[in-house]
Amino acid sequence: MTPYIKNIIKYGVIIFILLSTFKISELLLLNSIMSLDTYSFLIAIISILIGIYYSTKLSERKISSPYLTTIPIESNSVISKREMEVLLLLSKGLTNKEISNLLFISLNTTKTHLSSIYSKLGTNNRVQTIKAARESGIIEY
Amino acid sequence: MTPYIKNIIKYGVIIFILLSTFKISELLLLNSIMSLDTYSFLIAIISILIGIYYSTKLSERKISSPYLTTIPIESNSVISKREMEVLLLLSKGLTNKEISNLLFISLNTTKTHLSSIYSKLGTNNRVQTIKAARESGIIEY
DNA sequence: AAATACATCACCCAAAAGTATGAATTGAAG
DNA sequence: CTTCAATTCATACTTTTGGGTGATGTATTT
Repeated sequence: MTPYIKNIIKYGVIIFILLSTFKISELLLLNSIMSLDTYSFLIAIISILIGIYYSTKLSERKISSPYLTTIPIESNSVISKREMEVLLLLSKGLTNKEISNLLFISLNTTKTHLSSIYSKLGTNNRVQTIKAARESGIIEY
Repeated sequence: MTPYIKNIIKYGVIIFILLSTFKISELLLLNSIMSLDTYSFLIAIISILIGIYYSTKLSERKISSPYLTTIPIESNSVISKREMEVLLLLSKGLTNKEISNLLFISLNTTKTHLSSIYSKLGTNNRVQTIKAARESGIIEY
């Protein structure tokens, strides 16, 4: 099954569940099984969760931007945006765990990015990497 | 007025407005001026906005972190001759084993020197150490 | 529709780095 | 001669890092 079809089904199911929830709540409300307060509360909670979900989805790119403002990334750079963020934090002397926490990714992901950076710069430890990145102008001194 | 008081007032006003909106809507609903659908829609929209607002607030907080500040170092730190040699090789990106081989000392000795350097510069890993040493003029860039 | 790059995460394993403690030797300074 | 800092090394332990493989979801491009 293609990802496109998958998405349609996925969102279809989500919307169906949401609408069902709302309608069931409405029924319960109209039959006085549920109070208006409970009904409002339910809708509010669900809506807040939706708001949080979508804004985090949308702001995923924004979160990382501050680290990138200091140094403009060349479009033809072999280092990807995310890798550049990791690289910059690396050069500050942070541990992998600290980098992970700052970027809100798992330790494993940080390691994956680092491995990728290492292979791209032809290095095999962090100090060498920072040195190479500086000498090739990828990051500032 | 202190920012603390300001915040209390700010959030108080916001909560008041929100509660008022909800209660007015409820009144309009109960007097059949507003349909249940409109009522639900209103609550949903407001809640989604709240969700978006708070999640962006939270993601802003992620960005500003204490890790990005420069590391303060003691000015009265005295690096011995041998420690300096280790430090210089360290800054070239060599591993402890490589440093040990170059200086004809054991791995343990290199580690000891490094521990000493770390405590003198107030650091706890090699990248931080190189950074601190450069910023305090102990070694060149 | 398929290929590609990117970002994310997991698991495993091995090597390296870092921490703590103790100790022997040596050379310079008081 | 004693004291002290510097250098050397060891042992033991924990944490961090690095390497390799594979998987998933998403977005973009062809």
